[in-house]
Amino acid sequence: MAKIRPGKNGSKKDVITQKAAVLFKTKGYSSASMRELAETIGVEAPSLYNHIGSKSELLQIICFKVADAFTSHLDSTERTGETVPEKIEAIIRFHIGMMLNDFDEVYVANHEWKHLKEPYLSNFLNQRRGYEKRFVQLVESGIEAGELKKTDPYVAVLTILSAVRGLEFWQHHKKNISAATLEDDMVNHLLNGIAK
Amino acid sequence: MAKIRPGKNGSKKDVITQKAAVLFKTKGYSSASMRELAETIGVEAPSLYNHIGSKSELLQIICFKVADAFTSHLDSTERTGETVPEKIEAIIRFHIGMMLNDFDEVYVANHEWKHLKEPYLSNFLNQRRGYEKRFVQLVESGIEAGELKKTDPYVAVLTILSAVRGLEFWQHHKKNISAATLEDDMVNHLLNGIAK
DNA sequence: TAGCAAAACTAACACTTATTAGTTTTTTGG
DNA sequence: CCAAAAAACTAATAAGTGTTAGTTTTGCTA
Repeated sequence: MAKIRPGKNGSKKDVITQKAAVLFKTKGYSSASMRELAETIGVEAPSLYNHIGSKSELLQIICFKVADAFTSHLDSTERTGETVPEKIEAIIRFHIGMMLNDFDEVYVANHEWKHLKEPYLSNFLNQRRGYEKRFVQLVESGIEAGELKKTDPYVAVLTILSAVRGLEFWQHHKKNISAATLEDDMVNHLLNGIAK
Repeated sequence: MAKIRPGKNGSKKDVITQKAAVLFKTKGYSSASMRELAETIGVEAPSLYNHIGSKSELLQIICFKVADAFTSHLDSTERTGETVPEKIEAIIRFHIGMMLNDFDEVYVANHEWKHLKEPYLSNFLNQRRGYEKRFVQLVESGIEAGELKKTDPYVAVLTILSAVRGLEFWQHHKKNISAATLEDDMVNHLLNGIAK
């Protein structure tokens, strides 16, 4: 009866995907059922299959949308003439922005990717490893140029990526901290530390 | 036929719980089946119920074992006469140590807690919120004492906890980075930054 | 307004799930 | 070595899973 109404910008498939992201985030991919997803849309489960191929396709779309966004941002950052610390700052700010604006998708990509099916699982992991590797190379070049302290570049990248990824549990503190404060203080912490 | 053999230190229930942690980590709580858990132990699924109450009890045990370990470490850290930066360093090192030594359990506690049933879910979240709150207070006192830079204490705690939590994906780089390097560099990064 | 395509519906299938009941085997202790 | 307790087994249940088939309704366009 109820018809899937496409948002002003987006097909019906996009609407389903977005609702799926919220549901996968809340319940986890495995615990989220197609019947439940259909219910949040106001439709019976089999009707979804007029628009999508399978449940796991929804996960693929979400994960690769996020992965592609980060990859293409890194592409353009690498091409700027900024110093390494400036580039790192830009990357951190982009991660934080993604976390704040596309929280559902980013959360799902970070937490539910293991339920991707082959060959998507391998593709996703390769893409992520490639991203990390390029980030490590960026840090290495900054150390060589004397713009960064001598430290293990892997650990530095690990620390930065982990810190921004953890923003998911900032959602609970939204009332206490503004997005601007969060972004500035975290950038500062990760670049300059907190010890006096 | 095959009997559950208790490890030298631990009941049969402990053996099951430990294997469950590995399985929950690998497949996720919802995707992990009792049949599969039983198989890794070498027994039929219903036999497990001679030792445990339910699948979700296993998750409870794992999550609260981890939560209690962190809480009680914070208890003792608060009572030392160290400076605030020293206390923070101790906390970071404890987190890293837990990640390296009890990886399976910590991973599950961090990723699968949402599948806890009430009232355990609320208890767990309350315990975690309490931990964060006490950590924030510690940072606040360090700022007041002039031992830390003036920064938002929530953001600082968020950054530190997120960074150490992300150590889960260091497992893939084990060959490249020693545990000692990792620990020292991360502590240094989080306290002093990487920018020159 | 007739007809066609899109998209909804109901019914069903083939599986998997955690868990219980009832029974048999194994281990333990006197 | 025998009895009691512990722990394994098989069989079964009730609920829930993603998905397909077949049919009916809806909505656009000619």
